[in-house]
Amino acid sequence: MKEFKRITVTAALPYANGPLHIGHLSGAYLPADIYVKYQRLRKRDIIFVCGSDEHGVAITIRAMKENLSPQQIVDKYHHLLKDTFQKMHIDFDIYYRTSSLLHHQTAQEFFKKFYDNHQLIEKETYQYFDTEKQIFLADRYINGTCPKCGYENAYGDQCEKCGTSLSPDELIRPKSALSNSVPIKLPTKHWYLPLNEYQAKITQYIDSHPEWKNNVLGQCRSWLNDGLQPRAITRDLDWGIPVPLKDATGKVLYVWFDAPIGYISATKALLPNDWQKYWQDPETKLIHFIGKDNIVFHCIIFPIMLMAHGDFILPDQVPANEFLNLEGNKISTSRNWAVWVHEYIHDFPDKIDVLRYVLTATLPENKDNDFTWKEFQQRNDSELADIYGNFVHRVTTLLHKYYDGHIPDNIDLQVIDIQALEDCKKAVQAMGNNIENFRFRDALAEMLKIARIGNKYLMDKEPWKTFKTNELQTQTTLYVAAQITACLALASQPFLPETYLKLKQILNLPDYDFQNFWSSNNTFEILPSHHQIDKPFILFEKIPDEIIEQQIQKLQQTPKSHVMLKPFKNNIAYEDFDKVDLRVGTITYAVKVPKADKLLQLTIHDGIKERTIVSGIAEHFQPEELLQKKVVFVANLEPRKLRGILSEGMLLTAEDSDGKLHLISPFGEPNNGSIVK
RNA sequence: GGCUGGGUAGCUCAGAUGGUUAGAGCGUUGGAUUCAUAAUCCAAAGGUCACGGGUUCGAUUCCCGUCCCCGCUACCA
Repeated sequence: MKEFKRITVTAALPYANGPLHIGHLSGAYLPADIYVKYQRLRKRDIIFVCGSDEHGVAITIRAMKENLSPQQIVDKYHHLLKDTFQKMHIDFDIYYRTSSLLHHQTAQEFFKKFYDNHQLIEKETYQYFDTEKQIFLADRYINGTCPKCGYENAYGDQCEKCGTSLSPDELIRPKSALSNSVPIKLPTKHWYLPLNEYQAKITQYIDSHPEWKNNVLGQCRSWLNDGLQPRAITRDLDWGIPVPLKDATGKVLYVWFDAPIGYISATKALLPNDWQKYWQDPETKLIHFIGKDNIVFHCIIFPIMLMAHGDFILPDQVPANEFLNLEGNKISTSRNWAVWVHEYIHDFPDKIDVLRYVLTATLPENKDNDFTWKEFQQRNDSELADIYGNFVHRVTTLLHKYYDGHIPDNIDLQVIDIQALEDCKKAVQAMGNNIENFRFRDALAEMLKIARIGNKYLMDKEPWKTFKTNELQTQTTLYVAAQITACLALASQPFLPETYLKLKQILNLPDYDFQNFWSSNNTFEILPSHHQIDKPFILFEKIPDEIIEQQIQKLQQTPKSHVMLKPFKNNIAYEDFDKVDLRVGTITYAVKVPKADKLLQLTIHDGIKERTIVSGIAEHFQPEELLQKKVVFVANLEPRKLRGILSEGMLLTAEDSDGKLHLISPFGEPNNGSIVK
């Protein structure tokens, strides 16, 4: 394996439109932090950069919702995120932000370099502009007549009827899907990064990393097999980084383009004079910690940007985790199904390490994993309190009881004593190997194993018995037990930073540099004979059932009390409402639409005849259970083809806060065709 | 529907480039022990390794097909 001089570690930039939840921690930040803490202890030259991702449409939408400016939104969440990371002891060397001037300059330099070297495709197109909404329309938001088959409701990018790929320009009689107004054509210029030109190089690059995780390689190959396409790197928007060209007012860099450059900007801010060697020296190892949703950006698109630029090294590892579920369901911000980290910190201010421990023990390294409060309690109680905390407590108590808190002599070392120390050493080494190979769960298990070794050792040697019969052996036993405890303390540093500090106090650990603890093969002596330790105290309290119950209840109640209801729409005239013809009908036939997950094709008797309605409810209802059900539908909606089937109307449904759909049906038995108003 | 990844003990997960008795932790049961936060230690029970075919002397591991779960994507008037 290649030896590197230094390491650059990035963790995915969190999006500054909401707080952090435990899924974020377990996806990227916690494993990254453990890795970095470990490497720092090994005295490796390493930097750890991150920051808030503050651009993009979602920010502007959030701003409108909260009635604040985009800048106010990102300020608010940037500080919350930064504070949360700090309290969880995720120790970035810098936590930066993409709204900073330096980042704007860095991203613009990237663009400018591509532009000046003619690496971008420049397309001035006349794009449709909705004068009513004052916005350029994405292809999808333009409807019109298909030039091939004459179908009247083709989209700007594709005709659903004949399946042809289209561009909006080909449409006859286009109209805006947002306002139904006729859009006018305005010239707009955009720049594209021709990803396709790098297909061969990026394929070669991916192939040169067979050591990457399966999920990462799979996603990449899937993308490469489909063939890469040029990708627009600019947008018409007013929140973002201005395109650094004269004739580009009102244009910003697309957020996917600027965000990963944020890693570089952050490094520049951290090391203004020295940043290059962390990004441009081939002897630097670049590692991106991310969640599985970010794979292609970090393995294909960003590397292409770096390749295209030419001065940069490429990522050497991209350890992407799968997702963490919560109590059996997906974590969802919109449904508020999440454990918010800042709330956890508020509820459990002295249990930061417990969350770090439990999340590390259940990292979704190879497949999705589930976080439950019960497991949280159980791991705290039986692993941290019983195995880890209690071991430390019994050793320190024995030392005080028998030797007034002094480490005794070790003049009677037997095979069993040496073996225990050797086993600890092995565990430490295995821990290091696992961390180097991004296996953090296994690494954590090795750490706990040290406490297990200690517990077993005490049981085997029974110093409470030998104290009365064999003074020399008791001394040796407690000497060895003290070393094991100190070993456990040092090994805990990457995982449990607060616990380490507590142990440091209890054991009165000197400010000695323990670097050789990680590397040497010798049996170690951390606490010399006659060393004085401090009084012990409880490291991990058990968590009572009530506390766990409270958290579970809080979780189950919040979706109902905290649902973000959409604001009500503006008032409309009665005449406008009256235009909608709502009727009662009976479902007489229902079948799944082939090759579509969400669509059901329904036949509805509307009182006069039968009509076909295609509805996106397949995930919520079985076709059979709908038969003979009375429903309410919109009878005068412009017919439209969906998946090649003409849909004449629309079923009314109510979507609850869980995203579940409920059909609207009449109370009573009105006959088909009855008017609903 | 297309494309990744996954489906291994009650639970959470490892693992095998195909080969004698498939592993860990938790949980359960039995025993030992008392220095310690009723903590600890030992032992046992528990698995047709999703299902059906194929290749092979031999497959849970490779190939094909089917079913199920997460994600991306298309379709949700």
